[in-house]
Amino acid sequence: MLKKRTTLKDIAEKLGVSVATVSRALKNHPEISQRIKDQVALLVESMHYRPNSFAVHLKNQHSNMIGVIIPKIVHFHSSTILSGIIAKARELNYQVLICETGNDADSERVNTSALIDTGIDGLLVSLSNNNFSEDFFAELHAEGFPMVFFDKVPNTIASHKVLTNDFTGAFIATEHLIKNNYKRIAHFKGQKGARNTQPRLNGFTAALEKYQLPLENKFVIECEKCTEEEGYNVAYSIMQKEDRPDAIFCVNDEMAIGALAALRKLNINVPNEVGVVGFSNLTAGKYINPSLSTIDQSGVEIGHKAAELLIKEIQNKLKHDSVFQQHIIEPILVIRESSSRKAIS
Amino acid sequence: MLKKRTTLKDIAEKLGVSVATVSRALKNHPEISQRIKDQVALLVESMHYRPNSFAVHLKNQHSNMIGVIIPKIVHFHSSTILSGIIAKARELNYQVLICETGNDADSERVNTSALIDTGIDGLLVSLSNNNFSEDFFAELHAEGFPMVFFDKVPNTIASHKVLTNDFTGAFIATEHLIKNNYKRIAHFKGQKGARNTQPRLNGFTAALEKYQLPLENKFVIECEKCTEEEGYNVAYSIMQKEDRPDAIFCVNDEMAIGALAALRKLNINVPNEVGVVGFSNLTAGKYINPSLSTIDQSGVEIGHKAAELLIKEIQNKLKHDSVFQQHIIEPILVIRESSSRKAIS
DNA sequence: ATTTCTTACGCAAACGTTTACGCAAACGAT
DNA sequence: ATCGTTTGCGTAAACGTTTGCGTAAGAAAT
Repeated sequence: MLKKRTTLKDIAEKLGVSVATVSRALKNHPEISQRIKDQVALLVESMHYRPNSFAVHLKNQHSNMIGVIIPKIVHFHSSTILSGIIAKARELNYQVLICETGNDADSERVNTSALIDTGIDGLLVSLSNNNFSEDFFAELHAEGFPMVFFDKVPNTIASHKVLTNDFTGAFIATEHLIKNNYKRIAHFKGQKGARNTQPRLNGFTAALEKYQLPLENKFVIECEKCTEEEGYNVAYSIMQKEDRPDAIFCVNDEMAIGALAALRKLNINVPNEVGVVGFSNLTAGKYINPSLSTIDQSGVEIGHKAAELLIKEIQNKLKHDSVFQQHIIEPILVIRESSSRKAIS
Repeated sequence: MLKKRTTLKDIAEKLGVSVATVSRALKNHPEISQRIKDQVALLVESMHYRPNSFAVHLKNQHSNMIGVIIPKIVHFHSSTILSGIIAKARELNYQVLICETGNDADSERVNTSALIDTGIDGLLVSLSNNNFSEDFFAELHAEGFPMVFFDKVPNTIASHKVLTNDFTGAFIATEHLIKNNYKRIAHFKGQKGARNTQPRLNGFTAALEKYQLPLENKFVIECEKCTEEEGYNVAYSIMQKEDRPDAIFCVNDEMAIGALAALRKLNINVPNEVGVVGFSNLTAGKYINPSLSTIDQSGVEIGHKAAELLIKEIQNKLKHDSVFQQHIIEPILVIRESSSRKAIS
């Protein structure tokens, strides 16, 4: 049987003082004598007193817990962010409640409500790809509930946000290909609805523009599911055309990995004939052959920043209506074999 | 500003009845008239009443929250388990608090204490590889605190446990190699301290025994860090010896992937000359070339079972001292290219 | 000796629920 | 008219803290 926890009352009775005195002694209140403080300290130790957090929270009207809404945790990037969130939260003495929504708007709503019912002080949200729930979150946000969006952030809500700079990520990836003397670069573009499709496309075209390469429409291929399989198929098909590209910048690593498989199948040498760069630094990219150049998003940093921002907002609610912060984490280029053709220069 | 939440008192005042009546109306208590129940229901809706969980928990002495202690979430297997835990917990109306310990015993203790202080009803624990904290958890368990160990479980504590059958996993992996006519099978064994080293070794030897193949000591190689790099090095060295194996069963996928790289470097054909099987089904294994045969542990199932068991234990504490359940999840063989040599038969 | 100040503590309300118990009103039975 | 039942609701204590206010005892000032 679980013996019941000792309370302030237990200590007070043992010491022949009031509960209030014990409470104050614990907080090192100036109006309590050192003698009592010492005695309390001793009993706290020997009786293993731990404050009952529900009572404390009920009294103080906050819980030191924050919630996280995330579409899918079984992704390298997601779990890295989570890890960052948890670490920073612990550091600031907060606990983290996590809900996985599986890209389902209903689940987002239900889970968020459940989370709020348990009494979290604030919410960290990464949206699903559809935007059926943006209104829901917008309303919550408008009510003044402390929240920070991260990674997959809404366009329509003015709020704190932490995200990677998809534009520069795509830009440096493309620029890297250009500097390695690839000239006919294709882009396997993301899904229509996905939140990072457009900025990555923009970064891609901006890089072409900067180096005065033409943007060819047939080389920008809109994809449906952005899976490895689709990457394979798309690459397999485009590479058999007469007028084929000499490099591919993919919206994600899955497609890039699929593309590499297709190129292998077609006996096209990577990186000498064709270069490939992905996005998001999947673990697999390091292991495949040739290893995959990609863009790393530093999920840990996103997690840290997001948690830090949220907790700051919680701790001085005053500034909720003030300026919203946007933290843009700059991604970095990870150069591996798939794009390392010698530059001519 | 966050408007304060409506309480039972607010509703009671508006209705001119007592708080107790409102509380009972909400619980559909038989001694409350239908008229009041209806009125309460209406106000609950219009005033957006949500019970204050701290008050409820303070009163009821439980929180419907469980904690998870896990060494590292940024692993495919770990995050899959987490996902399973969270899903099952939500289904059973529990929230999940997660702490990551980074294989550090101190962190295990500190985080566990913090978790318990926040008032969780029970704990799901995956241990770090060292066993410096087993005593700590043993004590907690002895006090009757509801807990279930999963994945990395202690040897010295009699308790509920959910884990994969490492023995049969290793056995079927080895058997698969044998049936594909590999005869001189090496095993890249896990670290000395790691919890699954021994059972996997046992499964390996048992398979050899069953098919009456000799167990050669020089083919069982104890590894230090079990990284991709070490897999590469170990394979590179053993494969240049006169008396080399014709297959490798690795304690994990990282090493297997490293081994594949070494074999490629040495121009040894996989699977025709040498077969390779890993363990734990990393995502990368599907993408590399040749793709890696491996053992899949179904993390989701582990998570489901662990959460289910814990919550069952929480809900009828009576049976804490009764028989402890061990759920052994049977892993499955994932056959890919790295081991698919035609059987001679 | 009386007043004023400090020091050190207790009392009690409050946070929002839940629940054992009490009790008035209405009703039927005698 | 009296008594017992039922129906329907209120009172109050309890969960473990925190905190504004009050106050007794002693010290210091007059």
